[in-house]
Amino acid sequence: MSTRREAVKQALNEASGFRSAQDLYADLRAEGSKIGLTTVYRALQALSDSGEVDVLRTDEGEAVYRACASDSHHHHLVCRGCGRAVEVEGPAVEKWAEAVGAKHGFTDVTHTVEVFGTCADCSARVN
Amino acid sequence: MSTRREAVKQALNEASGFRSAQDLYADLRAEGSKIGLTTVYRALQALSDSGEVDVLRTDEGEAVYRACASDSHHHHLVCRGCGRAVEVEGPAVEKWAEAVGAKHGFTDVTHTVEVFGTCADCSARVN
DNA sequence: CTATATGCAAAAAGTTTGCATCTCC
DNA sequence: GGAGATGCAAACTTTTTGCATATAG
Repeated sequence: MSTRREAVKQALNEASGFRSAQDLYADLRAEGSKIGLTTVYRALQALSDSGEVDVLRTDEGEAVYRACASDSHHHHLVCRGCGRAVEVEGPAVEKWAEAVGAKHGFTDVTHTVEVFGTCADCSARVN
Repeated sequence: MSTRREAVKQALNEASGFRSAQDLYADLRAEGSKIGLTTVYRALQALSDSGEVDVLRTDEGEAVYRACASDSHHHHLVCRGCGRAVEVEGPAVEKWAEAVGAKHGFTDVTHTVEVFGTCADCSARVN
């Protein structure tokens, strides 16, 4: 793994929530790195291909990435305010998705589940 | 509601699955309409603002729309092959999402859930 | 020396906006 | 005539690609 790719991964590890490629690029430049935006995109693609980071799409269509602690299948509880994300598991959801797919004759069933909310800190900040 | 907007909504009603703005534009042009792409985008925005259609993002970041039969909260089982979508409900999922959010001190909890698979028809087509 | 990594600029792809025209009341 | 609808072209945003240079082993 190249130095640049490590830098991107570290920047992702330091963030507690989902970050876009542009966010990470800004983070890295802010701390003095001379990395290019293209390299950030390429590093993120490599990292997501190898399963080292999780990717999802915002409602605006931007791809956001996160270095997750868990290797196994999990979902996220994401704060709308600060972007902080908590990894959560939902056995009931997994079973439900599988059952729904089977019931309608679908095979190779997968699913995406994300939970959004306002975390306690952000909630306090507003009030 | 203008004629163009009705045309877009009808095109959406005729489709059984999620369609992108570009798809709908192509559909309408194919059937002889002289509608412009801009108008399709504006119609879709209006329709989704008024809650008449559901929107979601593909993994490629494209926005796709669907005219849903149900007004109430529901999710989709979408075929990876043909895009056909079935509206499904998951009380267990709703409760789980709510509980997960509460457990971590999150408020205003919402969630997105989509189930993907290959429908029986598409499965047969490949084999 | 050869393969890979990097970065800049340009290209794609999807979506939005500026603006002039057209339509309906 | 005036408000909203429409369409074209241009602008924008995010992401990818071409290509030449730099770096690693």
